[in-house]
Amino acid sequence: MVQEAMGELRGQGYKVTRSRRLVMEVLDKVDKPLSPYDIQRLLQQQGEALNHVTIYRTLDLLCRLNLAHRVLLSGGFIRCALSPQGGCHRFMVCRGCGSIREFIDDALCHEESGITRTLGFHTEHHYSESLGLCSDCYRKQLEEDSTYNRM
Amino acid sequence: MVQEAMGELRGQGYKVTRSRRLVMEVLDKVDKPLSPYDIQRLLQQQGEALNHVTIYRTLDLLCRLNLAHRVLLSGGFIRCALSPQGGCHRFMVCRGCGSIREFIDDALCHEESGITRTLGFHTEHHYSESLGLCSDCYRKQLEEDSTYNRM
DNA sequence: AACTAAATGCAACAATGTTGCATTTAGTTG
DNA sequence: CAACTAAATGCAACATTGTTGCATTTAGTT
Repeated sequence: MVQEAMGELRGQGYKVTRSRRLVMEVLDKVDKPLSPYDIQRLLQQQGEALNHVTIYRTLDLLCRLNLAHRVLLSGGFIRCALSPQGGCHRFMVCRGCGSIREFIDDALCHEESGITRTLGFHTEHHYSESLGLCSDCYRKQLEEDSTYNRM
Repeated sequence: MVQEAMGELRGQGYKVTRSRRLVMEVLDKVDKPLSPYDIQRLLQQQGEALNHVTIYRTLDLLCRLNLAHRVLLSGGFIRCALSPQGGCHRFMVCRGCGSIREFIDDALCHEESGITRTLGFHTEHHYSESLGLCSDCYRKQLEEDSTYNRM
């Protein structure tokens, strides 16, 4: 994943640097959205110091090259999991553990674009977040419910 | 709109204050997402001073009561246009003029929930933004294209 | 009119994000 | 491999956004 990303950088004429590799490695390792300062803190813990300005600029670049996205509901960044169709991004955001998974669905995009078209809007791409519980957290919740809420 | 919102406040046991009315009036008047500080600046222009802390707290309250939402793509707040079905919010965000319109569509929500369910995710509500051009900006763009890009 | 919990303002602070410029470095060339 | 150069980074300084505790004010009530 990181290697591919570095290749993409080089291919687009950007330099492959320690900062960019480190930022990409963190995004790759952690499946939760991370703010620029989150990334800085994580790197610091593993003894790698990066200036926050560099992290901001690196994330800008990674987003421009579609190697990362900004996740809005929680305000952090995650790595780009799927090659997006027409710039559409859809995420499942677990309110239990904070994990994020991306998914795509062409039929859904067509349907949503169709609905907005009837409202006079010309959609170029979608951004959606489904907030709820991942399977693990859902199971945990069920167990808790059956343990404590019986009456 | 503002009157209803104030009634809702009173009904829920909250006081109807100058600050709350002013914030709601601004959100009602302006159809673009506004950050807390945007709201402060707009009020200042019409000679009404509000402390930013008050605005933050007022917006928190309005969001809790579903009288406003936070729009994520641009980071601002807008008034709540529709009584949301199961907490689902969908917006059309024009990249031309920055205007925002909310819409709801039950069928779409069912479809999206169904897709995520097959991925093991239990969706509680959706948040989506369709980025593109409103009809006005789309028309303007077409005109510009035919004027300048003919070759 | 007096009362009181709620709401506001203020001050101080914390966190996040931005800009200009000097220094360093990745990738290239000889 | 050494020298070169545009690109990338770090630093400092600043701007904006968001938060907290506490004194003061005010909306709604008695």
